[in-house]
Amino acid sequence: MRYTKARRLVVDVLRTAPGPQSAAGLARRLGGAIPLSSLYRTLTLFEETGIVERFHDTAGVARYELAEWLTGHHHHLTCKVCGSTEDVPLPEDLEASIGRLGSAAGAESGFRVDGHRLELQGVCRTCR
Amino acid sequence: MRYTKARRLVVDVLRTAPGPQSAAGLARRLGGAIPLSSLYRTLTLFEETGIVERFHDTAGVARYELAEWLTGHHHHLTCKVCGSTEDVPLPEDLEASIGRLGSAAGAESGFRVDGHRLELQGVCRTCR
DNA sequence: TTCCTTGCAAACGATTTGCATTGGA
DNA sequence: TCCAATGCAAATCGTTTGCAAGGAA
Repeated sequence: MRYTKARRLVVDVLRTAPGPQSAAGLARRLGGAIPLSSLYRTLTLFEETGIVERFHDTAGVARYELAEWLTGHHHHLTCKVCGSTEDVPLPEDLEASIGRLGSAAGAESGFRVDGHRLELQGVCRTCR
Repeated sequence: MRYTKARRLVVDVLRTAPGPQSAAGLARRLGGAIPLSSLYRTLTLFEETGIVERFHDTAGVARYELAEWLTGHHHHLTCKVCGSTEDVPLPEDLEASIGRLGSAAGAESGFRVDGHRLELQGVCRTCR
């Protein structure tokens, strides 16, 4: 895998973005320098390589952000009104509890649980 | 809003399903009795009315389940391999902690947090 | 009768892919 | 040079919508 100019740009934008971005959002932040198809290909590759993580927002569109081993473990605050998403850390002890009890709960269903994702839902400052 | 035969069927299937279902999955469980377009309209209406809740799975497809005031608060176990999703409850005290600390964390960002969604990620029994 | 609901087909929008071209090591 | 990476356009696929017909109150 080559570390090309386009890919460097994508990583840079992801590093400076305030939260997970959609492909269209990234394209905009890149000033249209990279066509959507290439962007998707890069993001898919990054995801497969473990460089970025993907999830889908309330509207169902994919959002990408740097993987947690690069940014640190965190969660998301999402606004029910405008759909914006922001990163937020949680206290260590709560994380530990979630991990411990989550694994236990999963075990009862025969699941081997090795991670979690918490979405805090609410209304952001500007939509309040 | 009329409680028609088709709508009753959808509710019945949602009640007996083991976890959140996609529109296509519901259509299959209904034996094709209801075309996708009608199904989507019903589900959208149900969501607006607060009867069902919607979220998007890893593949980005919408999944529906009865709202928590009908089923009780719970979370999801999702298999990274096959994508299946199963409902799972968590201990009351952990829920309380998440609620309390989540609200606090949100407040720092100016968010009014009034709910959360936890996804436990892992590998299910059959994919293990 | 009066609207709400349904079906079908067409429209949409996000994402993916085929293919020829470009560019990096 | 050689193969991965790119751009464009066309294809996919889940989901939505217009419109005419059917059904419940």
